[in-house]
Amino acid sequence: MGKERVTVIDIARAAGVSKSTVSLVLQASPLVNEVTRAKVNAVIRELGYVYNRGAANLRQSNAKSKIVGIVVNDLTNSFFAELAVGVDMVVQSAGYVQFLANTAENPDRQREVIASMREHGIAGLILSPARGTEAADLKPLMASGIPVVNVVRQIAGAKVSSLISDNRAGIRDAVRHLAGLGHHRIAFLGGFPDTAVFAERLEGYREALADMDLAARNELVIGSAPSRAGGVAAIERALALSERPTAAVCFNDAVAFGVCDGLRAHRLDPGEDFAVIGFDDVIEAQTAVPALTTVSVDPQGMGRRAAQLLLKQINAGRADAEAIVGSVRLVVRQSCGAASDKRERLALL
Amino acid sequence: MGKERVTVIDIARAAGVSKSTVSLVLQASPLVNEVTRAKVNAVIRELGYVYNRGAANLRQSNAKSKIVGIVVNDLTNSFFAELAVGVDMVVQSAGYVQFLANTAENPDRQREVIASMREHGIAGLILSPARGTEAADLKPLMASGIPVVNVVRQIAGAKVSSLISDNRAGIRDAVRHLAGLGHHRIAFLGGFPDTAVFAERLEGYREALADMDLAARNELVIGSAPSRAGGVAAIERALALSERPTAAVCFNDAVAFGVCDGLRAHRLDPGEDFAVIGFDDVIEAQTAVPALTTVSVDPQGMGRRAAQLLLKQINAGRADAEAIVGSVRLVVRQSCGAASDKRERLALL
DNA sequence: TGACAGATTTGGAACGTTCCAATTAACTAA
DNA sequence: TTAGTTAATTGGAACGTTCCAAATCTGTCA
Repeated sequence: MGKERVTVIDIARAAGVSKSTVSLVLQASPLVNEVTRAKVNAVIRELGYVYNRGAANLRQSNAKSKIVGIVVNDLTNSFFAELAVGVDMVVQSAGYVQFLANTAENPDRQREVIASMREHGIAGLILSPARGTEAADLKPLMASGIPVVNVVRQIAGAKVSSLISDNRAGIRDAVRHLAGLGHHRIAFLGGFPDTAVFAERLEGYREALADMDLAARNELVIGSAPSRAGGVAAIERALALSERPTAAVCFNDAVAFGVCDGLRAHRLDPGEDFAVIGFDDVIEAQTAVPALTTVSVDPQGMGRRAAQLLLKQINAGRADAEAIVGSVRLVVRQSCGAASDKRERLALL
Repeated sequence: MGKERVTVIDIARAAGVSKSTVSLVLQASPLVNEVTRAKVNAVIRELGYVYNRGAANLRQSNAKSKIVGIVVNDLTNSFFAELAVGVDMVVQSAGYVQFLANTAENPDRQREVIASMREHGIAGLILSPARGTEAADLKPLMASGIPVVNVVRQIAGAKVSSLISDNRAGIRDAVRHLAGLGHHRIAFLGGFPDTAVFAERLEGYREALADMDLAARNELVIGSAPSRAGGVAAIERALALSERPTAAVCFNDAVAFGVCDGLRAHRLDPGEDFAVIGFDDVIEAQTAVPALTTVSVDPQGMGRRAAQLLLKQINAGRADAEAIVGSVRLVVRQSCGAASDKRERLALL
């Protein structure tokens, strides 16, 4: 099998032109004659030439590479998987290729992968930071002028662009909706209390309670890992309270699903005996039973927007930090017991 | 901000040594004197030097790069997300970095991303092929001596290593288990009938039925998209049969979850009124309610094994195609109604 | 002292591409 | 014919690294 690399010089020799001409053909330059171009292209196909982007990059070190990095903190969470898919869509169609790494919430690993990506010369980075990431971690990246777009989580003090969803408004709307349905004891379940996102959502929760003249009671705020298992644990604690809540807004959809699981284990019917609202609107939210009422964030869309923002910055040379807060909207389905929908559904059976 | 690239020559000048020495330091060569090494390292830190792997790769074009590609057909399916996480774990700790691309089952896109990865000089590729991938698509890759490991799906006629799970045995065991519980009408639900994986699983289904002296009835085999929504559709059709099945083995866990959803919509309690078994053992399988009985494949583990196999081949120069079929094991939980477990659980409440 | 060995260090050349300036070819206008 | 113009092509040099062979330095031994 062909072991030696076929280079542009081999092509040139075989086609009877100079390497410069071959290079021009590769760049689809209008300078080269049609017949020459055809001949060169034929030889390229024939010899099975593959372009060496590394060498090209080296020469045009002023220009940027066609690689973007994406680093997420938990790829097993489908929210981030969707996010990555969204990013992939737009970078791929812009002719870029994506380095993806998963940090599993480990800041050390995050440092490593970012360093590795730098060595490979990424043109930009989309980052969903691991818990405990500090502004200092991004300093060297910023200094070398590589655009960074932060998603989902913000890093205090870092001068990078960010794209986060409107956490406060999302939870606020959810709580108002529940209050509107007549609930007085509404819990806030799940999430790590030491994160900025948690703080923002909790703020929305408190704000809505105040708006609706409901008492904010601390025992109704129950943190947990932001996962399905965490949701089970949280609802367990909530149901053990002397005065049980009748509804809950959850930190995210994974927690909400866990809460539904936990309710069933107690012979409670989510949506019927207890209202549940999630956050994120992951794909499963609409097909689950009961379909999950949730704050829609559209992770794929977010990925696409992040990628677009990043590409814009890459093309613009150096762009100044831009903070976009993505609007968010409550999608009412069955899990909050917003009756009409459910009754219709039952009537159908 | 520092715009110009800091090169090994800059380091050399600042440290008062030659670029060759700096290079040796970078490679942690034992040839260089301790005090020189320290000085050089200090300067490297001070000037914020970042290694240019592209240039290095170019020079040692005999050696391979430190990039592996991973191409999956559906990253939104958590099975593949987990797989990618598994791959990432081992390649990261081997000092590699992973290019990840999602083809969304589109063979054209798959061709593009593979071409792009080649241009970037990947050392190897892990591929979960899009539906309709042909052996010819991999020909050029193979010809250039880049190791490829196929996962999940096999490609007829391609001489590449593959790592697939024992589809036949998995479903066979599942069906036997159901038959052992006294079920006579067992359905096979979900999956695209034109895929090799489907064929293998169906074979296991038929084999088990024959073993247990049960009739194989065609109307009990119902294909669908291998997704949660597909599962809902499939169980819908199954319940419309004049003679309903009482149990189902599903193409994968996503389908199984959909089947549970569909059952609930009909006021049937999965695990109680109808037995359901999945395939894959995705993370949610154990925390779902009812916990899903499923054929365990451990996607992360599979990713790790695939990555190890690939790295082995990369290091070995060129390895010959190896076909590993991963063993598989039935994990009995609640959704198949294998009583004991469930009764205990109820007693606890 | 001179020769030799081992430990360090070093100047090119090379990797595969792009870019620049310069060359050649083919016409056109005067 | 000749100069001028446009179109097409081309030979280096350069990008940032590694590798090789050769050079330098130190110390030791006869």
